[in-house]
Amino acid sequence: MNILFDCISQYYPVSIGAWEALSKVLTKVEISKNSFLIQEGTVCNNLYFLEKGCLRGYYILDGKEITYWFGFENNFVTSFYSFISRKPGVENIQILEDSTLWGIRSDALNQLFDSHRDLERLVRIINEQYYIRLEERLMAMQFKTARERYEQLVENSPHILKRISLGQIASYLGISQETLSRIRTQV
Amino acid sequence: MNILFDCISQYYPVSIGAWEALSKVLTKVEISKNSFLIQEGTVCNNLYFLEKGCLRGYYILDGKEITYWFGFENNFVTSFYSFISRKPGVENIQILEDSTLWGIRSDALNQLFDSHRDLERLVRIINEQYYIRLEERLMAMQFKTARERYEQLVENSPHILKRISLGQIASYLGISQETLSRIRTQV
DNA sequence: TTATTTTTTTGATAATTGTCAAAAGAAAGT
DNA sequence: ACTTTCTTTTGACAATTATCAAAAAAATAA
Repeated sequence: MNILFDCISQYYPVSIGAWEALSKVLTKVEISKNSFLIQEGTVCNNLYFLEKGCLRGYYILDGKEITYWFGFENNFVTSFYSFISRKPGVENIQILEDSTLWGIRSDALNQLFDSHRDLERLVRIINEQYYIRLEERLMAMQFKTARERYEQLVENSPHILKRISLGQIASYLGISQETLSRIRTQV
Repeated sequence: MNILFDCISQYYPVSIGAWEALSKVLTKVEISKNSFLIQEGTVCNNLYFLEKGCLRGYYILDGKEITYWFGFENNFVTSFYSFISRKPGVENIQILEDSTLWGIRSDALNQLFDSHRDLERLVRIINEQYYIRLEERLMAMQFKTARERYEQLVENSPHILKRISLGQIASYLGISQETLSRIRTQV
């Protein structure tokens, strides 16, 4: 749990009182490889912090799994659309390595926003940082070739290459597994 | 300005006091076609609300303009990365039709967050909604063909087709203008 | 270890999309 | 109306990437 504290402190230094209130409503989740944290068609009631392990988010398009996200240590995890809109989502979040997470329920978080304004500020700031990252990914996706997208991944996110299988990386980059395999050998 | 009030009320109903404080620090910006609201290499100090008109955001990649965003009535506008990080951005925001905006400076907004917590909540909620939209675009970009992306645009954002030139729409969809022209005739 | 399953690579081919160049069409200015 | 400029379309061709099928390699389980 201290890991979470250190992590959020980098975004915004919340008060001791706020942290204590937050700690009280956190639930530890230990979950093993290949199981699911979130499944499509359900409302996602929790926001998670990934303390240890590795996850992937994917959805199904034309019968194929499209990986749109990977989660690693110190990442926040949820089916964002579903968590915010309180409607069923289309995303699955699968555990790729045995993982430890801390979860908070949507209603508990909203109550904390009322009682501790620095927690609401924290979440606003985290949201903003995540928005920027998403924007960067969209820009890369919009007009770069498969090779450029792969090279950018090698440059910016080498940890992904070490822990994720080729097929899932290919999907994440929006290319076929065969193409990615060929790109790798030709570099 | 009432238009802005109506717009934000749909996200979160702020108190009268908060609205009054916000109103005081808003600046009206009237800006004419083909000029620039934001230019690359500069720090973007303002968040804008677009009351009337139409804008596009683009950046330069390999000497080409890549349009990544269009703004219409009731949209919030800024160079998000720059506004949040307080560093120079890579984006240009160009006026496509004579426009009326309301601007607020970054420092003024942060002061308002301290004095009016419902404004911070409002912004948190707006950010979340914008995040969801961005996520949807990324998903479309990741694994749909050019034709599918175009058809999705026709379905979801027909107003874009009416007000934006073909070349800029093609760029927004991540395809060449010639390809988009061919797709249109073959539908 | 051996067997089984999963992942990655390779080959052949087809489909999609980009690029360059030029023509046609539409819009804006005089 | 007539230029001039900007936008869109069309053609020919090249490059990129996907798809299908099978082989090779690696990981996992028995």
